[in-house]
Amino acid sequence: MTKTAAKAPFLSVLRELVTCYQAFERYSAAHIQTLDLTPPQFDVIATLGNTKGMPFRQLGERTLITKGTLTGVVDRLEAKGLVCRDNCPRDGRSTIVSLTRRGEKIFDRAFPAHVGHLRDAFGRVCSEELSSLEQGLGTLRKALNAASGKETA
Amino acid sequence: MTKTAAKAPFLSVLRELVTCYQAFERYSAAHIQTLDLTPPQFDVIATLGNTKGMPFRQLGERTLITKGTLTGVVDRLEAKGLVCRDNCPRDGRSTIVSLTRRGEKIFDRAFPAHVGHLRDAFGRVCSEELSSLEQGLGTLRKALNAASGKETA
DNA sequence: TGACATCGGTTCTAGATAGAACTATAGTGG
DNA sequence: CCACTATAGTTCTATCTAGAACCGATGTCA
Repeated sequence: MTKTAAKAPFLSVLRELVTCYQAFERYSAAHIQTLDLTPPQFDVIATLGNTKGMPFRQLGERTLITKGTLTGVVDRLEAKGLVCRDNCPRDGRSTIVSLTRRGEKIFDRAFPAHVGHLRDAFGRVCSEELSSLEQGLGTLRKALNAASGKETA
Repeated sequence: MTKTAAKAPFLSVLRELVTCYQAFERYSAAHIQTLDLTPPQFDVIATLGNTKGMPFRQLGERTLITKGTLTGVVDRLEAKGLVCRDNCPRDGRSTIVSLTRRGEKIFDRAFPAHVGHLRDAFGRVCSEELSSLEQGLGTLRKALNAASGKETA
């Protein structure tokens, strides 16, 4: 009876969240590796695909990669010749990152393949369950943000 | 019409999975940092709490940290004087990791506090939704494992 | 126009991460 | 008892990670 903390019922949801996320990462990463890319590198390529490029800041917002990290990721993609940096004519502080021709070729080939790979897995779950899952995750995320806001504010 | 891949409906679930997981990590890490620990370090402490210690292998299985990484995490905890390594008398290859007295004190103080912190967030979601979420995550995880098994095997 | 705050990126630090190569011990089959 | 294989941890490499400090360019406000 004393171990109230040890048996909190939400701990099992939490563990499932972590293992499911890890399973997804592993599954996704396994395919991305076959392209000689890391997951963050693929994220950047996928985000830049079908655009004319965008500044670091926007790229970071979309990929959920913080700017300090993003510098290194873009460095390595640039070294591979898949993206390039250009000065923004409008703003001397800003750098536009865009796909090179080689980067676009990778994108055209890899992105649909990767979505197909994911479909192989997600397609096994019926769409009602997926949308219920999406909703549940959203609720939890909002609860987490609300709880952290309460402390910060 | 040609961009079939770009509009796959499951991509929104996927994004929600990632953002929810990140929100959880941020929320959890914010509290753990107040204890001068990192999330993996806390994981190890929490796993070793109320045990007599366990070999690396088992510790890695429970914390979902791979062995190469675990060596470094345990190194740092050892440097802080929170855990210790002991040779396993039964198996010369094996090392038993256990909490020091200081480690136990941290555990006794931090673990219930952390569970309470998590309850602040998870308690905002009704238990039916949590259990439905847990089930959905489990379904997806199994689908991911099944899909990856199909390719590996 | 000159002081000042802001903003975009880079650099630095400490730590985490997986995976592969390596070392030493243990167990197994002949 | 010896060769072989498997197992437990460590080490090494490359990358990612957040966050803080920094730097140059902008914009603002007086």
